[in-house]
Amino acid sequence: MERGKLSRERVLDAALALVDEIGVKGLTMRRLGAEIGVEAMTLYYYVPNKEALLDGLVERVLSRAVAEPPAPGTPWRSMLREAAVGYRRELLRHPGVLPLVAGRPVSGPEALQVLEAGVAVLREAGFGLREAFHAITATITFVVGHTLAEVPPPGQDEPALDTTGFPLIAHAVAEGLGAPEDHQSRFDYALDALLDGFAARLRA
Amino acid sequence: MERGKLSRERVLDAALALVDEIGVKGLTMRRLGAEIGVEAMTLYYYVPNKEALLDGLVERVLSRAVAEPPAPGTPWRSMLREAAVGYRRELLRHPGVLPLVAGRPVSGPEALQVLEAGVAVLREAGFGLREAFHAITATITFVVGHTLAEVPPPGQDEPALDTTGFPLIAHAVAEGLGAPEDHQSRFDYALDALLDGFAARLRA
DNA sequence: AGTTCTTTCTTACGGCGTAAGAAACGGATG
DNA sequence: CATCCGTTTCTTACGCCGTAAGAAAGAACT
Repeated sequence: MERGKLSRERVLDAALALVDEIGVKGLTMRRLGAEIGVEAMTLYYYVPNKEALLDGLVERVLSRAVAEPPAPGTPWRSMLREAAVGYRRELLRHPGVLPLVAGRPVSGPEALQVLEAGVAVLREAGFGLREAFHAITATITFVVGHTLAEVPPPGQDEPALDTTGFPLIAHAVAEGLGAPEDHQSRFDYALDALLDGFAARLRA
Repeated sequence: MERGKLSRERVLDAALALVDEIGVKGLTMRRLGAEIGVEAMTLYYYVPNKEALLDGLVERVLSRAVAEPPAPGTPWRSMLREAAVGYRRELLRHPGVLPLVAGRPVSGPEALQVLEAGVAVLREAGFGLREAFHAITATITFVVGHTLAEVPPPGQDEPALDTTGFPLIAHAVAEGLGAPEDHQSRFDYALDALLDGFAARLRA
């Protein structure tokens, strides 16, 4: 590789592309180096170790989930909805990093800023402090859980399930359960249910 | 190791204990063998490969989540609630396997049987076929997502977060956000919200 | 030119999953 | 008793992995 063309950015770019293609399990320093055209050890000039590289991938994906911290006065419901939709959008854009997102607590300053602003919006809307945190956290964890079930991590396919003896399941599968638009509709169904539940708690 | 004392059961037992203690990342065939008092390759007499061993762990943990398939006539709401609570109970009992559960689609016959019975209960209660599946899947994925955020995988601790500049977060942390009973209350809050949302959709 | 700083590569170590087959053991059979 | 045989365990070895240590190559400045 010619000198000076590399940077942490380019390393993360290549790593993200590689993870999306072959999954986290297939990402090795040697393979990533080969993809970029460089020896494995060269990567350590830009990244202290592999763990930090994975952290960088998570941060990069999540940073695009929410455009910017919600402004005060935003309606709480659309705020939560948009956060959930954006989160899911980015996770689906990079399914390979999903296992990483699932295993890492979110604690970067950028995320905290969004959280703080979100809590402020909910407080304005009448939520208690505790309830505000619960609502936001529950929304995010719901999205993570849902998306985990939705996409098979790259590099492995879903096993076909044997529905003999289970007429309801067989019928549902025949009607398209598991198809992409089914995931969308399940997401909307459950997200709206969750938000309805928050609304009911707000009234009480 | 004296002969004949080993079995697939005992291997899985030891693996589960080891995973709970040091996490999935620390589980290696050599280490597991040492724990049992046997060479690594001996394990391959009871398990075709490591992946299958991990599958076995997941199956073992999840099989205890729901005592038995719900009987027809069970109230739908308490059925979903108990399934969620049981699922979370088992996941918390073995936090080490959480990353495995998160990454594996549930498709064993035992799980399908519970699912079939659950859908039947919801259909009786008036849910459409599609909505019944959505409600069950959403409940489970919610539990997985929630529990992922709740427990740090063994072998790593939560990083302390810097709350300077975020007064709401700082205040909430000071009031015990993140403490065990907070997780419980958030779980109850969000689960009931979700179930309320299902109920509202059932009425409509 | 020589010197210094930045960037890349070479080599090597210990640990991983596991393929292949040898070795030990226990019970049945003569 | 000796022999055989199926079951269970161990030995050895291969090709991967992350990465420590430091040599080498290139660019920039004096």
